[in-house]
Parts: sequence; structure tokens; C-alpha cells
Amino acid sequence: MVASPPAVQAALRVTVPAGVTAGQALRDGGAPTTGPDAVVVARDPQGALRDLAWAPDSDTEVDAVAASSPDGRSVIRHSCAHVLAQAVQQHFPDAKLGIGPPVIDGFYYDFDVDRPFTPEDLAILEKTMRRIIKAGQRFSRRVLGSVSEAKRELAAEPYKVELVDLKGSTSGVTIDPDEVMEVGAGDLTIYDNVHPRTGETIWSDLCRGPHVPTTRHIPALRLMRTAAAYWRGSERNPQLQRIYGTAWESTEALERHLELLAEAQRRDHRKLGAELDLFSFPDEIGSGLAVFHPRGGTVRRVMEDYSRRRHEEAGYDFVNSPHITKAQLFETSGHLDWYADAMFPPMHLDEELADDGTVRKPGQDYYLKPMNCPFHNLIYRSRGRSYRELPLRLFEFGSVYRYEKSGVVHGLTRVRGMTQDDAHIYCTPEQLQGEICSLLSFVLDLLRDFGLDDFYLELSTRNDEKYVGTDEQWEQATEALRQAAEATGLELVLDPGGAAYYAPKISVQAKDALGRTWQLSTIQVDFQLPDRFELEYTASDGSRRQPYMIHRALFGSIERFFGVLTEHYAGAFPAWLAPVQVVGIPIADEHVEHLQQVAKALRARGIRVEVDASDERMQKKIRTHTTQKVPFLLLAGSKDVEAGAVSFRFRDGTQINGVGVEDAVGAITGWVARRENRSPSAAELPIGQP
RNA sequence: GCCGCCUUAGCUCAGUCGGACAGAGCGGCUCACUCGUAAUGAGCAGGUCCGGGGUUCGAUUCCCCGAGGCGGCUCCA
Repeated sequence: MVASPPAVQAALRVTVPAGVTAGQALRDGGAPTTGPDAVVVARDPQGALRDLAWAPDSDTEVDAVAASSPDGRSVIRHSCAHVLAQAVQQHFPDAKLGIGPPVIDGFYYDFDVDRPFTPEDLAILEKTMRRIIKAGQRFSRRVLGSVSEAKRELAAEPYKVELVDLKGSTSGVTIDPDEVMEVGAGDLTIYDNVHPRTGETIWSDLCRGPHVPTTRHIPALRLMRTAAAYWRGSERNPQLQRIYGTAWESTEALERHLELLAEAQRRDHRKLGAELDLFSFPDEIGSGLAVFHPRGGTVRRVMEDYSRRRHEEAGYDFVNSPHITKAQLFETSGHLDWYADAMFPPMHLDEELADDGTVRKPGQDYYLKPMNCPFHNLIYRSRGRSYRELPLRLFEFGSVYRYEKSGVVHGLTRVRGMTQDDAHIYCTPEQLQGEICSLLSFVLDLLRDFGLDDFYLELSTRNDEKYVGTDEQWEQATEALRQAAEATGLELVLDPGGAAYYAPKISVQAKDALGRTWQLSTIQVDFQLPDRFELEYTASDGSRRQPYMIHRALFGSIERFFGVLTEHYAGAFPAWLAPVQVVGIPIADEHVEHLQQVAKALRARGIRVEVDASDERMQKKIRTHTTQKVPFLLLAGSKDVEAGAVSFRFRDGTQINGVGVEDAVGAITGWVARRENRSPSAAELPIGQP
């Protein structure tokens, strides 16, 4: 199941004569005014979106923006947020307005209210919104003369006043224009919701617009959930009550969206993890700490084994390091300065007290490790290094522990204990560029082998308020990463200020089968740690030089990648990864022996196979193992036994009957050895029927 | 960490407006059935109603505290 892309079609372009509204000109030009492709706003030659009521001073070319286009949807959602706010203030007259922008797949609006909203409130608000929409209120733009006029009009809305002040101020405080729709670069404007017949203003909101012409242009909506959110995104500010909703150009589009959400819920790795007996989070261990059951453990082992093999082939050296260390190491690395809050608190060991209670021997703090790099640096530093050894690539499946805040742990994707497939590469300055390039293609290749093939890259650059190192170092590292990223030909998205304090990074974002993106691999160039650890190598001229260091996590964390793969495949892992690859199902007891022989042959060739000899009926067994998403079911009855054959049944219900045992074993082992990521089915397997 | 919601059998969930032995389906176990492509039938076992405290004659139910989960916010080396 995939999200259907918005209709892509050349937008209608018309010339709007001076003094005529864009809406009139577009209507005259034949733009649809109803249905999913109805024009909702216009795009001017500068690319700005304009209300259809906008009338330019001189002849101007504009493009129609359809309801079903990405921009059209945003406008609908933003207008829908206004309708929500109107409904809220109707039911909660004391509610103060925060901000109400469109977001991916929906919108939200924040309110300061006496009590949080309940699900019942949402139902009532949604009903009121439908009434407002049906009334066909016009969105009418009004320019305010000055900041003081705006503040006078908005006196009852303290948060809006704050936004007006921010816009008016020269303090340099910036407002994120994607989030704050209230004020923009131009005039301060109010949108009045006007009764279609009486012309009476029913409700107003500070807003830069644009909006759909009338509330009737919001064809489908749904309020989704409530949440708290800090005012202006800072935990130092008061929390407002947020309502999330979604709105679409048609009921069908809304239904498709809701179905996508339902599908995401069905393939939630936490749910599948329990259903398929893959892993669990026992309360006794602690929040965010997983145990992998035999089936999950098998998938993990296959993932790790394959990764190991590929790393070996790519010239990595395998190392190991302990889970805890004295504080000193993380003082040297700087992690304690930056991340102490997010580390498990230390164990204070080895302290001895005298009889009088005074300290006779001071103890030491030991920390669980949150990162592997300091250990790898010690390995590097354990003896002198020659330029001939570089690039030195140290790889480890390293378990790290991070004290994630209680509200953020989430299934396998945000945990407190995880295994990184972590590598640190030490190289000369001359090797840096080439190393990053080959690293990036190595990473992408391996991800593709796991069936992820839709990527884009993100380049996170320096956060000017949180970094160490010199401008030159940052520039050089960022440039090296950028060049490598561009060389892949993949889309590159900038993430200004997104880097960790010590290094810029490239992250690989992968889209899964539902079109959701996950950050997987990261590559960082680091100048700080080699310096802090005084890493050196002897160059060909005998001089001592400092190596460059590249941090690289490929899957990111094994746990997280496991979760991503589970959702990507909806639990139906490719056969080479599946915990149980084959289940033999006898028609009756007397056919068990035959299947045992087949299983033996498969097992001898490394296939994970079971024979279900329980006394359930055959149909029940098929159901059981199909719901367990076993890729190959092999049935055998008297006909098969006599013919020395088995009958295939696949996850999709297709079958190939009477396949000779040797052919069957060959087909399965071949499919697994090729690491086919598709789900096997009758049409895919080159055996049996012509 | 903050806000809201939730926690009943291994799993999914009923239920108790504060009162009698707390229910169902799936799963597990036992028995019968031996069957040709998604649920055979019968029986049995299984519960500190998340933990602690309080209110009450009486608490799984109401209140408080805690733990865990879920949805967000902030955070994510």
C-alpha cells in the first residue's frame, strides 16, 4: 500500500487584468471551482500564494493552485485551523489563541484554556466546524495600519500580541515562517470570517494568509488528537493545549489518508513484535530496554552476520570494547560536558572509609557508555601508527546506553539500550574525500541489500550556538561531506544548525513501503576527538600528523533498524531474513516422515525449517503459519509422498503442487542465497507449472 | 522532563453507577478426529482487576502517590 501522489498536472495560467480579482480571471479562464481540483488560491509571478479575492494593480499572470496540490492542501488545512479556532472560542470563550499552522498531512491549533480538551470536546468541536463550513463564511483579508493598531485590536489575545511585537521588534528574534502563519514579511493582516449574506464579521484572527475563499472550500476534515505543546516551542514557556486535525480536498482523499494511518498501525513494529514473538520490553528490566526472543534474535543475527561479512570485504577491522568505563574517558572525549544529562548516572566504586568515617581511599565514577568512539580512539592510540596503516577502519557492534527522557522512549526506535553498528575511520587529510565517497556508496549498497532503495541525504551543518572547533575545520568537513553527497546524485536536503557540537554530518533518509522516511545512517567528519585524544600517525617524511576521523553508523542502531524493517515489510520479512523460512505441513500423520526428510535436506543447506506435526487440522496449520508470515509452506499428502514431491503454498495464498523434492530444495535455497527481498509466490518461483 | 489518556488471564478486550464464585475470543494443556491449501469438536487450567497508601462496613471500581504503556511537546551525541 502506498500513498497516492497528488495529481500532478500543469497548472492553469491566466493573465489577471488590473483591478480584476484573481478568482474571477481564473474562473473566466476555465479553472474548476468545485471538486478536488478546484482552484483555492493563485500563485503570483513571484511565487507567492494569493487569495482569489486579490486584485492586482496591473495586469499580472497567475497560476491556479488546485485544492489537491501540495500548496492547495496546505491552504485548506490552514483555513481549517481557523475554523477550528472559531469553534473552540465559540465553546470556550476564554480560550486564548496560540498559533495554527498547516503541517504534514494536517494542521494544528494551540490554545490556552483552563482545562485540557477531552475526546468528547473534539467530537463537539468537529460538529461545530462542520456547521461553520456549511455556513460558507467568507475569509476576508484586512490590512492593519500599524503595530499599535494591531495590538489594540488584539488586546484580548496575549499570544497574538506577542507575535505582533516580535514582528515589530528589531531584537533579531526570528520567527519560523513555516510554523507561524500569523505574521509574515509584509503587512500585518487580519482575516475576518464574514457571514455570506449579512456581511457581518463572525470571527477574526491575525493571519498572513492566504486562505480559501469560503469555508465551503474545506471539503473533508477530521480532528485527530489533543496534546500539550510549549508556547513557541520552548520548555521554559507555558504549555498550551494543541488540537491536531487533518483536512483534504475530498472525502476520498481523507479516507485514503485514514486508511494509510490504519495500515501504519497494523504494521507497527511494537504490535508485530508481540504477534510474531520477536521481542519484548519486560517492565522488570526497565523502560526502553528490549529483549529479543528466539525469532527476533534470528532476524537480528542474520542482519548482523550479513553486515559483518560486508564490512570484512570492505576492509574493516573488528574490535570490541566494554560497556562501562571510568569517568576520565568521557571527560577526555568531552561527552560529560555536553551530554551528562542524557547519560545514566555514574556508579561510584572503590571508595574506602576509615573507622572514623572519613575517606581513606577516594572512589571512582564509572559510566555506562553512551558512545563507542572514545574506546576506538584508545585502540588507535594503543601504539604508534604509520601512514601505511591508514585508512584504519575500526568496526564494532557496540552496545550503548543513553538515559533518554521518560517521555521519549518509543518501541525499538527510541530506546535506552541499543547496539550501534559503529565504525570509526582514521585517515590522512588526502584520503578524507575518497574515504567519505566510498563510505557513502558502501552504506547505500548495504541498505539496498535489505530492500530499502528510496533515499535522500540530509546535510546537517553547524549550530552556531553549540559547537567547538574552528571555522576552517567546519568548512572543510562540511565541504567534504557535501561533495560526497552530491556525487551520489541523490537529493540533498540542508539541515542548517542540525549538527552535533563536534562535527557536521550527512544522514541517509530512507523511505519505507508506506512512504514514511526514517533517518538511518549517519556519517560525520570529526576534528575534535583526534585533538582531544592526541591521535597521531607518522607520515612518510617522518613527521607526526593528526589523522582525520570519520564517525559512521550504518543501520544507526540495530534495534531501530530492526523496527524499521519490520514496518517496511509489515512483518513479512524477506525469506533470507525470516526467522522461520519453511514450515512443513503434513496432510495426515503418515506424511510427517516424508516432510522430516525434506526438512533434513533443507536444514543441511542452512535453511531454517520446521515441520508442524501437531494434531491440528492441515487448514488450521496453513492459517497459523500464514499469519506468522512464513515465506514457504511445504505441504505433503499421499500424492506427494508417492511422487517424491512437496506442494508449495506461499504467503499470498498461491501454490505450486507436486514439485520434486530436489527441485523444491533447490528453489528455496536459491531464493534465500540470492537474498530476494520480494515475497515468494507461485509466479515468482521458477519451478513447477510451465 | 512536561501535558493528556490508558493499565482486568500469555494476547485482544467485555464488565463492575462501591457489594455475591470477575467474563469472552484467541493462545496453552488433555482427549477425540487423520483430514489436500486461512480457524474440527469437547473438556481443563489460567486473574494480587499494574504496585503502594487513603476514604469506606466493604475498593478491581472513588482519591493520592508510584511504575509501565500510548499520543504529543521539548530532546535525540
